[in-house]
This record gives sequence, C-alpha cells and structure tokens, in this order.
Amino acid sequence: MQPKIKDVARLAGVSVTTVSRVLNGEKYVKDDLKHKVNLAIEELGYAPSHIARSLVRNKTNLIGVIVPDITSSFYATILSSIEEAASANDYNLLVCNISEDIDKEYKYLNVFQEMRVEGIIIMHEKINEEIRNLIHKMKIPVIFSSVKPMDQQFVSVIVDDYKAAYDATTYLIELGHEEIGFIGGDMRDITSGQNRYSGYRNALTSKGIRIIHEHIRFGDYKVKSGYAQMKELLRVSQRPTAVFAVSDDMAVGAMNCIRDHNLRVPEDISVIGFDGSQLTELTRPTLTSMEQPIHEMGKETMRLLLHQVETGEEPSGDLVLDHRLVARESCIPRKK
Amino acid sequence: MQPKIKDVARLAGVSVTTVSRVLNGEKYVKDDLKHKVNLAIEELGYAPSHIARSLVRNKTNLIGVIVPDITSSFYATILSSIEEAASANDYNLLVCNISEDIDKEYKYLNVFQEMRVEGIIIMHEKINEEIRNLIHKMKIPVIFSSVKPMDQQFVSVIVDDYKAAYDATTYLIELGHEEIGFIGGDMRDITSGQNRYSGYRNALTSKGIRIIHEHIRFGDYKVKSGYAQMKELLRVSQRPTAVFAVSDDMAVGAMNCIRDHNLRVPEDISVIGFDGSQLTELTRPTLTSMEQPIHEMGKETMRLLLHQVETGEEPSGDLVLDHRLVARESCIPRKK
DNA sequence: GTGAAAGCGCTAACAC
DNA sequence: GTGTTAGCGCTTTCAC
Repeated sequence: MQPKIKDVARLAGVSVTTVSRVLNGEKYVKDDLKHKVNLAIEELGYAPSHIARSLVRNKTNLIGVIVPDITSSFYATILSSIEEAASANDYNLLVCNISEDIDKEYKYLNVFQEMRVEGIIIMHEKINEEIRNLIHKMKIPVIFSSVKPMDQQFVSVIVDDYKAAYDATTYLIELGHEEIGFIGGDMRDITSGQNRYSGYRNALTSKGIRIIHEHIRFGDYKVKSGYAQMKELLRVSQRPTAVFAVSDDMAVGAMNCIRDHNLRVPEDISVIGFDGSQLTELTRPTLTSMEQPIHEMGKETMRLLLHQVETGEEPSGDLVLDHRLVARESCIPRKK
Repeated sequence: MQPKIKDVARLAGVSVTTVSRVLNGEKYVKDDLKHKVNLAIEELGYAPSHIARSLVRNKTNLIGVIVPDITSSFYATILSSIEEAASANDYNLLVCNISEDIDKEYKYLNVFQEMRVEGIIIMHEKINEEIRNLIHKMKIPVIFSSVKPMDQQFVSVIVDDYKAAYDATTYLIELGHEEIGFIGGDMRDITSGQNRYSGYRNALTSKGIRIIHEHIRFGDYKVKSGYAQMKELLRVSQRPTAVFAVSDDMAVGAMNCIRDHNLRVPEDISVIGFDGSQLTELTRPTLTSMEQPIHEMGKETMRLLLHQVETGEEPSGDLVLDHRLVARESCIPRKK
C-alpha cells in the first residue's frame, strides 16, 4: 500500500494541510517545516495520489486519443507529436487503437467519459450516427486531426485535401502525363475519400483531359490495397503512365506491384503518394508525395484542444494547414 | 458539469445505494426500481466517475507503457498488441513516448506512480541507476518487453537474442558467405547490443571464420544509421559479401545505401535484418529477417503483467519466445 | 430489498 | 503561518 499524505504529516510532525501546502508550492510555510516535510516525503517515497487530487480539483489532466491504426507511420507520427505537446503541458494521454472496430470506439468513448478526460482527439472520420450523438452528449471538447467528418459542428485540423489532390494531379499533368491512374480511399470518408477524388477529377477536366473510368480505383489506404488496385490498373488496355495514390502506403504498394510486373518506376509509370510519411525516403526510387505537415498537425491539434479545455472557448473553425509537394525520384516527365 | 450518482438517485426516486447496486449489477434490486434507475441514467447521460470509483476501490485499471520510439514499426506493432490485450481485459493504457529523453522517462515514472497505475511495461533497456532505484522504490509490477536490462530482478519477455543473432549469421555462412559485415546496436544495451553482437562473433568463430575488425560497425537501430554504417562498410578494402543488421530499419538503410552506390542486393551483397517488422515485405527486394514474434510478445507481456497485478505473484523468470528466420529475397548464396 | 452514513486521499475554506 | 474540517463522487458495511 502506498503512503498517504497523513503518513507524511505524522512523520514530519505537522498537519496534512501543511504537507499539502508544501506539495503545491504555496508560500506561508516556514522553511524548517518545509524541509521536514520534504524529508518525510523522501523517506516514505510518497507520491500524491492523482486520483484523489482529480476528485477534489475536478481536473484530471487526461486527454483521450482515438487512432485508427497505430502501426501506420502517418498516425504514429501524429501521435508522437501529440504526445510531445501533451507532455510539455502536463497532460497525459489515454490511447485507443481502434483498428476499424467501431464497437471498440464506442466502448472507449464511454471509458473516456468515465475517466473524465478533459479533451478528445479523433483521427478518423468514419463517425456513425450513434457515435456522433454520443460525442455531442458527452460535452467534452473534441478535435479531429487530419480528417473532417460529416458533421459541421466538429472542428478539424487538416490540409485542404481537395486542393492538395488537385495539385498532385496537376503536377503529373505538367510532367506531360494524360493517362493518370487514381487509387483513392474510402468514398465514405469526406476528406481522404471524396475530397481527394474530386481534386483528381477536377484537375484533369480543368486541363481538358478526359477521365477514363477504368483508371479509377479505390482502396483502404494500406500497402496491400495499393498493390491490389495497381494490379487492376495494369490490366487496363490503355495503361496509365502515371498513378496518384491518396496515401503513401498505397503508393508504395503500387510501386511494388509495378516492379513485380517487371515494369519500372518511374521510367514506365510515375507514382505520386500522399501524406509525406517516413516511407517516402525509405523506398527506392524515393517517393514523390503530397506532404501534409504531420508534425505541425499533431502540435496544432493539441494546441487548439488545450486552448478550448483551459478557456472554454470553442475554436472558431477548422484549422487548415499548408500542404506541400515534395518531388523525389518516383515521378518523371512522360516519355514522348 | 457531469451528472453524479446523486442526480440519478433523485430523478429515479431511490437512494444512491440502489443506484450503485444497479450500476454494479448486484441482485437484490427489484426489477421496477432497476428499470427506473436505468431510465434516469439514460435521461441524464450519466457515466459513473472512474476517478471516484478508483479512490474507493483502490483500483485504477491503468497500465503505464514506456515506448522508446512510437514511430518505429517494431514498437508500434508491439504497442498495438499490448493495447489489444489491455482493452480485452478492461485495462487502459497511459502511453509515454520517451524518444531517447531520459528525463522524460523519469518524469513519466513519477506520473505513473501518482496515477497509481497497476502495472508498467517498458520497452527499452537504457535503465540508469536513478531509474532503477525509482522503479524498485515504486513497488509497482514492471515487465520489460523485447529487452532485458542489466538488473537481474527485472522480468522480461524476449527472444534469445544471442541465439537469434547466431542463427542469422549461420544462415549467411551456410549460403557460402565468409566476409560478413555486421551492423550492431548500442553496446550499452544487453539484449539488442551485446547479445546480438556475441551471437554474430560466435557463429563466425565456431565455423572457423576469421573476424575482420573493419566489418563490424554499430548504429542506433534506425534507418539512417544503417545507411551511414553501410557506407563505411563499402569503404573497406575487403568488401563484405553479406551484411547482418540487428534491426530491420538498419537493414533497409543498408540496402538503400548499397543500391545508391550502384551495387545490387542480393547479387552483390546479401542483407539480413532482425525483428520481422512490416518493413520486410515493403522493400524490393523483400528483406530476409530474423523474426521476433512481435504480436505474441506484446500479448504475452500483458498476460504476465496482468497475472502479477491480479494475483500478486511475481513471474518466476523471463519468458523467452521463439525466433524464426524468414527467408525472403535479400539473401542468396555467395557467387563463386 | 433498501437506505443512512462512513470513508477512500486529497484540497481549500475557515478558524486560530 | 498552521491546523481543523467539510466535501469531491463513489462503494460498502450495517441497520432496518
């Protein structure tokens, strides 16, 4: 059993109030008493109970985070910068990795409420009716990071996914490509699904390029589905000379598929990804990608959330960060 | 402000005791009262305070986890299986990503103690004197996952790193290689530093192969250092025909370096990694690796920890899991 | 079956 | 400057 404040008080020969005062760095405690108390704390190895403190202060310093897949480099990186910002502000993170399991998310949101977390960060946008209602009912500040769900009331920290996809596609067009394959995300996702798809389409049509239905495929953002969808694209009679995948993971899958079919990236097919994750530098050729400011995204998410937690003011709207195309080796001009 | 048990009691027209009984699924509550209570709970959106419960039950259902680098695929994967096991047993995870910052670890261990976490999982072995003393003083069950620190009192879930490295090296020898480069870890680390190094050396000497000093390099397990160390190995007059890197990340760095110097893997140099992380399947050529049972490792760590938490029995010793060589494309027999 | 009240470990009035 | 005490939201004897 851990020592309590009472034990410290007894050993130091003072009241619990005095101990509490020392603990909380208040003045109005004589130096010699303060010294005695610290000695007692040291001797007992006492650490004040955060539980008891939370109860009386009505403050837990806990933030709940829901990650769709922690083994993905993109989410892991956001999470690490969220953790960094939390720690710097003396908040602690309760982490839930839902791995596509909606029930688990529901369960965890309940846990968050029971734990009285002061804020919640969610990194996916597959929010169903039930979850949406629960979130609203909980009345705990929530910020979405890297995604924007349907509900307009939710605040997000994102890039302009439409524009970013538009720019990525335009880059390929400017390299001379016209048959541009697209490996999209889940069309139930607004940001990563729909918006990126629209960006791709509009970039093509605005340059007067005809959209080829067979060049459009959809995956689940993971390496394997990038591979599988690329396989389909290679089957099309009019093979694309470039491919835009809406996640770096899928882009890597696509590159591997191309290579496994004895074609070369970028000589035969250029590939551009999306996210700017660590993977971009690991592959050979290195992967050209539409970079999201991942680190900043995590940091800003936490900043917005903590501001709301501590002031009660809701953010006035989404925070849209700048995307940036980072050209590497996987895209070259179309061969004449 | 969240509703309290008192509010529920008032609305349902019963005592708080009755509400508590319904909450905890006790019998001895008439059905109609139970119904009334549930209605009130629903109406108020009441969720019992985990804080208050923890205080009275003296049980937090919290596990603290210290990860050296959450953006590494290896740790992220262990973490995700730890999270899975925790969630299945109704425990929640407080996650700390220390990223080489020992002060942060010290701070977090204190937080864990204040939070009254019931158990701690640590995934690195750079435990200094101060941290070691703190851990012992805290009297909270601790299990090390994937590493074994100096202190014999600590319990670990690991593979036999010496044997695994021995086997990896032997595999290369059996493929006909004799000039085998080694990219090791931090020699202050027992398991991933020293043991793997010894395994490498002893495999060579037991086959009567002379150890070439210039073929031995040490990195920090990350991709970049694999790249940097490989660069040095390529400078050596007697260039190795195969390389064993003690992490998949470093192996990938080495492969990239080899390729960037216009040599081929595996035709010019074979590469074997260590960990069996997701990266092994992403690279081209795919990476032969000494696989640790990552998922099982996380699961077993949690099992051991929860057993200790719930019974008070300390594990009788380390749990050593089986390693397994997974041959992929990055290693071939030495050219004659 | 149900309720009153003590107490979990701490903080913060309030008194001295 | 220091101590006494009520109370944070819940569970759990112990009465009824």
